[in-house]
Amino acid sequence: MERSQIHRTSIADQVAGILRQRVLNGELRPGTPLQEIPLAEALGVSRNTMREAMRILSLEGLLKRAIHRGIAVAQLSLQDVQEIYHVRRVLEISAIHAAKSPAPELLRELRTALEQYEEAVRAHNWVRAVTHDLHFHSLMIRFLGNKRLEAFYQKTIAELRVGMVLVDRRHDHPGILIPVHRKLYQLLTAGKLKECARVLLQHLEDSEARLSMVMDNHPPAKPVRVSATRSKTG
Amino acid sequence: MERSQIHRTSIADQVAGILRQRVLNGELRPGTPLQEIPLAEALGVSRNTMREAMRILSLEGLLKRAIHRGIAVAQLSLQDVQEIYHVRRVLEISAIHAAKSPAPELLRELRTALEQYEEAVRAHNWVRAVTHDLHFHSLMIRFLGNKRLEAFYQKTIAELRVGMVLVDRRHDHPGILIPVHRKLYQLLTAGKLKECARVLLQHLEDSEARLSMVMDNHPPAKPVRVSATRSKTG
DNA sequence: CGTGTTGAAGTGTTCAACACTTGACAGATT
DNA sequence: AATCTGTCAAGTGTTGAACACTTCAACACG
Repeated sequence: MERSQIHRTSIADQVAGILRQRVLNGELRPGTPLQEIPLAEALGVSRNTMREAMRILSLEGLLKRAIHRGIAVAQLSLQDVQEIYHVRRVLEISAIHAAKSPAPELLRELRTALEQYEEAVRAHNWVRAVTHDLHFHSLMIRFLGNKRLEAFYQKTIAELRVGMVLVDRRHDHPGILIPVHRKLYQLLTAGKLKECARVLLQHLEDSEARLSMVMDNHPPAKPVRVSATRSKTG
Repeated sequence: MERSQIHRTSIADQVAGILRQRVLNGELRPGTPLQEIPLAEALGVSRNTMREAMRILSLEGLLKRAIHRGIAVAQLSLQDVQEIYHVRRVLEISAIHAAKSPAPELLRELRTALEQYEEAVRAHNWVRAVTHDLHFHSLMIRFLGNKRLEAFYQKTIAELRVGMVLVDRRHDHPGILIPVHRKLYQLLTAGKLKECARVLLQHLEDSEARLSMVMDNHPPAKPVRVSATRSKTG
């Protein structure tokens, strides 16, 4: 094992990080049951440590735990999507209104995120595009200058992303969002906050509608049920 | 509460609940270090279970964990208070604006909370008063009809409450808040949301100022670290 | 007087075991 | 044949003990 870096984080936290990454990347898809012992062995940690990691992620909302029935990757319902976009509206609009005299560095970061987003879209890399799209919005939240609100927003966005990996694969035109984001950025730098908020609101509503529609066409794979599978060698 | 539902919660969750209660009641005061083994034995659970419970509470923000240094009840800084009141402003104001056609039952609950609050104030029971005060505000959040926002608000309020138990003891006139709360209720039922939001904003700012002031006079005790004995100087 | 050393205390992690739930199957029952 | 019921394996919940690692403070040493 490489110890070049000083590990100031516990193993449980690191394991949680690894699993979080896998869930957000879509490597572990919604509904996937996670068993403690196999996963612990796969990552070379003890069962207790794995349990701690899973506890972290289930408190974050990325995993759902049913007592004595196991843990599975969370699945978004349409109602969840509604709630999450509601959260986004409340926080992002507040953030825009708080951007009266934005920090120049933050604006630079926003511009960078915007460019990376556009680049990913041009490359038809939808996963990367989603990443930078959400990063753009996360940066806006920083206008609030409030760690708690930022953390909550991140957590909420992470839940949303779990749901989005389901529909990524060949979502037709994510490119249509480029003008909107660019406009948001322009209005922000111009200090036209009211109009910016208006555009943002419309953007969020469109985005929610699009996701809801796609989710309606892709009904959730399987119920949360985790059952023992007896593999027959066919 | 009804006991009709059977023990469907794990022991770790129950232990977390017990500790949460103790922290919120002020039984465990901010800065108090919590040791795993003694606490586990005191509650009759294993160390691992206690660790899971503590993990839950530290993710909720009620406990602070420093790796290899132990866990202690969280201590609010003035900046924390600022942040928390910022959160409250954002969420509560949003909630008021969402109360265009409030559910009658919710209004009833608000009225009940208001009355219990006033009663506690008249009885000079500050702890109970804080409880019902915060309950009143929590009920307002329900106008949003969003479980995630409610949960986040609850978590944030809990943090605030940890800080408030420090200053309770003889804070003399919490009674001055009665008219404000009553006014909020009246404006809500009358549908005068704009004015209600205005009054609420003022109320929150007053409340924050008062708490900040009191905290300035009651500097927090030393953090987790046990003060060294530096008895003799040359 | 500063600096390493030592040791105790406490957390982080692992391991092995047992209790309890759940879900599914086989046999009994109708 | 369909349904009920007892049994059983798998998996989670919980426990207890053990060991590794970090921190802190007292102590020995130059």
